[in-house]
Amino acid sequence: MSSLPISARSIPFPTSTRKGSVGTVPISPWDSLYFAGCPDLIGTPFSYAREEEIYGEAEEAEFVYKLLDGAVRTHKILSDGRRQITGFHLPGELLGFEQQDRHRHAAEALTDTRMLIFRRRQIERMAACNATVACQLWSLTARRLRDAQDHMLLLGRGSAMERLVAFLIDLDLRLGATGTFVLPMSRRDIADYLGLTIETVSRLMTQLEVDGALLRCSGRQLSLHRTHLDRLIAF
Amino acid sequence: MSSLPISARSIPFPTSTRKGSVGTVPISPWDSLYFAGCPDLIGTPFSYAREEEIYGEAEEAEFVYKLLDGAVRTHKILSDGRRQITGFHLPGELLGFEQQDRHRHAAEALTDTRMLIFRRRQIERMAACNATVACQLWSLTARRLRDAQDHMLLLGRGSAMERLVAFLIDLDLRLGATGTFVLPMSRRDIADYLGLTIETVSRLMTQLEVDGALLRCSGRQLSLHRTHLDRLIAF
DNA sequence: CGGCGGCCTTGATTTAAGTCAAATCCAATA
DNA sequence: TATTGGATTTGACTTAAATCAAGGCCGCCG
Repeated sequence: MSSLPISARSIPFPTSTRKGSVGTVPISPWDSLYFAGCPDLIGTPFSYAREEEIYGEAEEAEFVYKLLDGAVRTHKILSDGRRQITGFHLPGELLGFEQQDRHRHAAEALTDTRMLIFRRRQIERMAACNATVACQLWSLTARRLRDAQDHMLLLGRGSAMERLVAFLIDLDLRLGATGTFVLPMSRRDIADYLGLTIETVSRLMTQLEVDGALLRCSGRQLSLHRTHLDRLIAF
Repeated sequence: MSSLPISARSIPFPTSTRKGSVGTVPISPWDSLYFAGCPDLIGTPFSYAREEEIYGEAEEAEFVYKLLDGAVRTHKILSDGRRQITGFHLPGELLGFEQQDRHRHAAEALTDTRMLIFRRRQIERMAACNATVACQLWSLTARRLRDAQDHMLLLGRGSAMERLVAFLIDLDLRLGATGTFVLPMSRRDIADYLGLTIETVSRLMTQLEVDGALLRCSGRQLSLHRTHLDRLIAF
C-alpha cells in the first residue's frame, strides 16, 4: 500500500529505476508548487519521456500529477484491443485523481512532459480535515464530469465531422486560442478519442483543408479558421 | 437568486402552482431525510408526475433532489433536436447536483416519482465549513464521473448490440439484480441514451429474444438471461 | 365494446463510416 | 545524405446502422 517509493514499478520518484527523471522546473503563475492552493502540500518535480507510461489501469493510485508542460492521454482498453481515450491533459491540468484506491484508466505521456507529483493519501488526509481543500477537489472533479458529459453528447449524437471539428476547436481553446498549434497526439489517438478510425480522421482533415477551414503545414501543425469551423457544428 | 419559493417557475415546493405535489413518504433504510448523513440538512418530500419537467437546461440550480421512488432521465438537447440522455436515475440516487449556478442538463420524471428536495446553497454552505460533508459530495461526483467515463467507452467503441446489452445488465443491477424488471423508459429514451435509433433498439431487442438471451412479456417487462447476455459483451 | 393515438416492430433501401490495401510522407538515424 | 520504418493519406469496396415507410399492438376513454 503505502510502501516506499522504491518498490512498486509505477513509482515516478527520483529514486525510481524508471525512465522518468527529475528536471529543473521554472515556475510560472499557474504552476505553483502547491496543490489546490494549500501550502502544506508541496509537489516533487518529475518528468516523463514521450510514450512513457505514467500509470496503468487498475494500478494502485498512489500519486496525483500536476502537468507543467507537455501533454498526456488517459485511456481504457477492452480485452479485444479496442481503446477509448477518455481525455487529453494539457499544462496546468491535474491527472490521476481517483477517489478509489485504484486507477480507472491508464495514463501515458504524449510528448516529453514535466509534472509535479503529490501523494494521494496526503491530499486526501488534507481534504478530510480541511473543507476548503475538499471543496476545491470536488470542484475539479465536477469540472471533469461536465467535460465527460459534453463528450458523451458528441460521441452519442455527433457525426464524424462534428466530432473532429469540436475536438479541434476545444484543443485550440485549451492551448491558448491562438488558432495555430501543433497537435501533440497522433491520428490514432484522435480517432480513439472521437470513436472513429484513423482513415476517417485523415479524410476529414483533408476535406477541412480543401474547404478552407484549416491550413496544414506538416501533418500536425495546424491553423484553424474559427469562423468557418464554427459553422460546421451545433455543439 | 435565493428568492422565495413562490416566484420561480421551476420551484417544486408545496406552495408552488406546478403539477408536483407533496405526498406522505414512508422512510426505508436508504432514504433517510438527511443529506450526506448530515442531520442539519432535512429534505422536503415532494413528487412529480410522469413526463413532468423537474428542471430545465441552463436553469438556475436552486435545488438538489434525492430520489425516493420512480425514475428520472437527464438530457442535453442540440438546436436541431438531437438529444443525448446523460443518465437515468433510480431510487436512492441523487440528482441536480451542480457546482455551478446553472444546470448543465434538463431533468424529467420517467414515471410518477417521489423525492426529497434540498436547497443547494444550504448544502454548499455546509460543505464549505464541514470537510466530511465536502468529501462526501466529492465522492458522489467522482462516482458519476466514473460512470460517465464507462459510458464514453461504450458510446465510442461499442457496437449497437454491445451498447444495448451493457445497458440492460446495468439497469438490472441497479434495480436489484433479480433479472426481471419493467423498463421505466421508452425505446426513444433508450436510443437517445445509447446513441442509436429506436428502430435499431427494437430490432436488437427482438434479436435478443429470438436468441434466447431474454424474455419479453409485454414490451417493457423483461427477464434477462445473464449468462447468455454476458457472453455478448467485452465491457 | 370499439375506435383512437402513441408506442413498438418489421421490412426495404440508403448512407456514413469502417475495412482492406497501397502509396507517400517524413523524421530519426546510420 | 541515404535508409528505413512508422505515420499519414488515398482509393476501392463493404457493412452496420440510419432512414424511410408501413403495419401491428396495446392501453385508454368515450
